[in-house]
Amino acid sequence: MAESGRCQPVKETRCELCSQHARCLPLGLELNELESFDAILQRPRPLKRGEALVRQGGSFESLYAVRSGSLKQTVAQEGQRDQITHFYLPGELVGLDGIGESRCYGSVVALETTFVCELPFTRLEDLAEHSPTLRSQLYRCMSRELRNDQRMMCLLSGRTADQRLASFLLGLSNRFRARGFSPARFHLSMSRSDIGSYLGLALETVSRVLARFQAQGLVSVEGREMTLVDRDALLALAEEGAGRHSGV
Amino acid sequence: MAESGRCQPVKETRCELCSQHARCLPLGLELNELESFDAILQRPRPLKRGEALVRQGGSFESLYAVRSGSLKQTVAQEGQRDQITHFYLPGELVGLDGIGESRCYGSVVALETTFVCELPFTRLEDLAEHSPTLRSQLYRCMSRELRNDQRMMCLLSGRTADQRLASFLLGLSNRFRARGFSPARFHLSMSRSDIGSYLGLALETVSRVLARFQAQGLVSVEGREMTLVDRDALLALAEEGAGRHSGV
DNA sequence: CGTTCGTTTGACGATCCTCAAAGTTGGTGG
DNA sequence: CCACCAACTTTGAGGATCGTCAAACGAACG
Repeated sequence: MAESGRCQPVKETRCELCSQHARCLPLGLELNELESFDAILQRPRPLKRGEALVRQGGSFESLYAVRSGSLKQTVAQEGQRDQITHFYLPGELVGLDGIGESRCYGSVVALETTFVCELPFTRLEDLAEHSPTLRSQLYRCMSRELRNDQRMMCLLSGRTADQRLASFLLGLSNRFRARGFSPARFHLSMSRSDIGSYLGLALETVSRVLARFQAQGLVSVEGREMTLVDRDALLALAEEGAGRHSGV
Repeated sequence: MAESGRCQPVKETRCELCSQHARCLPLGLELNELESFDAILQRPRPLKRGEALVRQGGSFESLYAVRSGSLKQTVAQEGQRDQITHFYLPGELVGLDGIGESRCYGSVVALETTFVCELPFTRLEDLAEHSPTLRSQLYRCMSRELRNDQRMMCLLSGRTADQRLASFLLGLSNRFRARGFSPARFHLSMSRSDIGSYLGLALETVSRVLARFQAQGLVSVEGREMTLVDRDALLALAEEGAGRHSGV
């Protein structure tokens, strides 16, 4: 995103000093543990827009923590259009779904210039052997992602286009706020088509609903610059009882 | 399910002898580890149909392994209709989404008479401290569930009612096969309404599509008795390129 | 300056939801 | 054992939402 892009190339890889430390995996580690953690961490490497971090079906080796920028995970199913399953922001962990099968479930592609920290998984496991904190952080991360995915399932199966968009915008807003960026005004690093794919809508629908939101005074959009004008109304819309299947 | 219901009340709690051992969490543990595992395991307790195993928002204490029977996870959102996010069959693990927040994300309710093994999580963590196998089994389980949830997200956001139903039936069939039950003929322990909630469809749509599948010779349904007649056709339907959003 | 990619807007139609009512099943109690 | 009740299922009719197709516009990039 625009703001996160301002994070300049980081020479410093000590987690302790990273702006995302408070939201990232090694949170809560003892000093000596943190040192070992820093030691296994591969230097952040820059990804250009459109560059792939991992490829679908490629062998799973590492988790990646986003340091700055943003990425999308896309899943290609045979004969069908690619589907976007996740957007990743700074402080979030990429690759957890690869552990079980030791293959990457989808491709992960940078949406803008992006820095990630690579965490070789076998080394991480070794470290976790002697660190209860790291173990429980790992469990916590995976469990949280399970919750997020389930929330997403609820969104996709029960809500109208308006509600999906409203939830999406509020979700982004909250994630930005948590990262110290403005929750009211931000840059969308993904296209309308990406949003549509993620939310299970046609890109035209995304465009139309956003236009209507603007006409209703809920947001103000100029291309990919988004301003949330009436947050309360968006929230009311997102949580409104009358979605689809509201009967019975 | 009908078949699994035949599993009589189990006095034997040794995992080694459980019919689900090959698909369950303690798979691969050394003999001595397995003994410790058995030791922390709470005796299977029977749940009657409709009885809750855990309640939404209740504090998270344990994981549960399904021994026989089946359950559904339902998530109640404010003002909206409950949504079903998972069905659990024997050998599957309930509660992984509770670890991160130490609260249960949804309620889990038995669909028929069901036996589960309770695994107090703190004890499990203690055990995992000294068992790399158990640790990696835990990661594996969570990671697999992440994948399943993502598959579900793809299903919900990109596919037609027919394709959702076809995938659902095939998915169940595969899970039954893996458990030693007939993949071609099984009993649905969930209602049409449950299926609809899970797949993001109105219950009427579920009923209609199943009727049409029967007319087309794909399946044969009598109430909740399901027979898959033309598995290949179902597969072709489920993987068909032309879902929704197939353009562009 | 032209090409490509992304976005907007319109018209049309299909899918699937809603409402409604009748028909089933299963379980309970008289 | 039967009757009754509740919950579940089926089927129909009508309509809303949202996807598809199409075309024009805008922006970014070489």
